[in-house]
Amino acid sequence: MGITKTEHFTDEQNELAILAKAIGHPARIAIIEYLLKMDSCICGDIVNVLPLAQPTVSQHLKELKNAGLIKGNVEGNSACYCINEVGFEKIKGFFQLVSNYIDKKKNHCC
Amino acid sequence: MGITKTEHFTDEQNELAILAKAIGHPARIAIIEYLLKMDSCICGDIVNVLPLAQPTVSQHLKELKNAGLIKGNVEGNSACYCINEVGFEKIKGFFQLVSNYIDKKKNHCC
DNA sequence: TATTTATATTGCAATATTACGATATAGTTT
DNA sequence: AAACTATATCGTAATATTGCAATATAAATA
Repeated sequence: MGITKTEHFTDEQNELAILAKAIGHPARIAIIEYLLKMDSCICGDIVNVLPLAQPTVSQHLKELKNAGLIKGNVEGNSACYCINEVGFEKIKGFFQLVSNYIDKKKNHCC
Repeated sequence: MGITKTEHFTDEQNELAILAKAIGHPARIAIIEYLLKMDSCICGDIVNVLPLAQPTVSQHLKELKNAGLIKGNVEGNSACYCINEVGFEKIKGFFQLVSNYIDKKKNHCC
């Protein structure tokens, strides 16, 4: 059906899934990495850095913004995007949980 | 087109994307959380825990396994799945990078 | 060996995602 | 104001994902 049964899962599970899904594309990974590397807002140049057409990049930026992973504002012919800590903080706890588990894991049954 | 242009991104970016994408579904989050909570292999009961039909659960388990996030073996009428550290370790570095950035971030321009 | 049990696989319908050309929008520059 | 620039949105085609009924598979049990 292609439709996820979100109503049967908890809000937290759905929220985590949305965040991870948003990260789950190489172009969006590249955008995030670029923001980290530049240590400043993206102001235009990201389109030239990515191997994708401008509308496609714009769409990926929108998805990252919707998920809460980046924030930014666009005014006329100039945009300004940067990392949104909120989204990343939310997903951080989940990986902390996994890390803790792995560190103390003893039973390697599989 | 629905097809990701993987060839234009680095292996690391593609690998990260595959891992994040695999995590990006509430059912698969639920499976991972269940494995963490039980602190042992899943041996059958996961199908009864999830609000999805058995073939759907089997499919999600397969995707997690392919991504390298869980490992397991199935023998006839009994299965045994558990967390695969390898996959989670790979994605850990990425979030470490983001965390470091957020911690020392000064310029809140957006 | 026939039945039961627990899992995977197949096939398919519904929906979502990816990508981009064409176009719209809104500042900036001449 | 007209042209330019950088971005978003629309529309659409190609492909991927989600979910499940039906079926296959393989071990366990009667």
